[in-house]
Amino acid sequence: MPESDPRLQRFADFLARSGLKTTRQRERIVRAFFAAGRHLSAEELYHRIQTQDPGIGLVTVYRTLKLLRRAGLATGRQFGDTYTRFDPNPADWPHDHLICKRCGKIQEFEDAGLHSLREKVARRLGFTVTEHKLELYGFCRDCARLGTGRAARGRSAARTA
Amino acid sequence: MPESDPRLQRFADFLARSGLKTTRQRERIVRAFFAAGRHLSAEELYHRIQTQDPGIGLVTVYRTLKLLRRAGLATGRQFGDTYTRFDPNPADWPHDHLICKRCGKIQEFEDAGLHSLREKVARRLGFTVTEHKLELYGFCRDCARLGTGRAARGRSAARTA
DNA sequence: TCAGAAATTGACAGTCATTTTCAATATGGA
DNA sequence: TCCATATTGAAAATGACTGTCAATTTCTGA
Repeated sequence: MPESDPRLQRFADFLARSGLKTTRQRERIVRAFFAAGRHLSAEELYHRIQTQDPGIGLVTVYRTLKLLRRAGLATGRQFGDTYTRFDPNPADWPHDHLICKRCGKIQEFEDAGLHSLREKVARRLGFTVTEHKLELYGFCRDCARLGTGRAARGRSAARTA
Repeated sequence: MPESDPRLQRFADFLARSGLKTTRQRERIVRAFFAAGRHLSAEELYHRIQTQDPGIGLVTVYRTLKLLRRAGLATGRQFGDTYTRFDPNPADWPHDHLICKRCGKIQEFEDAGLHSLREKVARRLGFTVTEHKLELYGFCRDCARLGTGRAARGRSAARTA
């Protein structure tokens, strides 16, 4: 993990271009967000930052995440929980997600065949697709091996209907 | 549209089987829900019922929709809006959705090829899939014809990131 | 048909994630 | 450095939904 993540620069550029200001809080939040490398919720990110800089408020975390979305550096996603998780991938990388219902792991993937078939099916129905969302819920290799009979004790699992 | 929707009977059976009671409110709500034939939110369903029976409260609509889910006669879905829409299809029909960003139309479809390819891709990544969610956002035939240059003026469109 | 336990209802208050408001403060260009 | 303007944090507001509770309705079983 390089010290200077190019995304930090891209965010700085975005702020400058938009007439917004670079602040200590934004620096910290954005840095922590990219360093996490996972799909965090605003609250989770807030807690991580708290340990380093207790002065930063949850509200500012929400506001900065919104800026990251506008900058195309994050995407908000809802995986059946009640809150939004933020995906630190460039908004223009159209990938899909596998979510383990037991350990909560979120794995990203991209499959060209799946993508083109999807387009084809939509076109057949007269639809022009601009965005898509595919989430596959189930069990990752490790959790499947442990057996799925017992109720998951990780995060809230099996929230489907 | 036949007068006696078999789903009404299935719901009555569910209530009896669960030791629950058939009430005027539940009758009205369930009837209006199936009659709508669209993905309604609790609020939308509530408004429809208001015109016929102003005595029924929003809370009761929420509670009855929850019962419909338990009965396997409805599924809660979130299409990027802030609220839940209810899908009046049997819970065991695994279908996908096309959502028009301009007119808000939600079209359902099922494609076996897409389904099996999805399974295959997941399996290759070591994942055992139990549920999935695929939503394709874009423009339906009619709206695409009208041109997508202008901002949609239908319902809140383009809520993606 | 009637009684009465148990379920149901509607109004209202409570939750939970997120947003808005607003006075105090920090930033960055002139 | 000055200062208009953006930003912050705290608290209140929001919006969707759920819990509480007294009053009412339903469905037995006598």
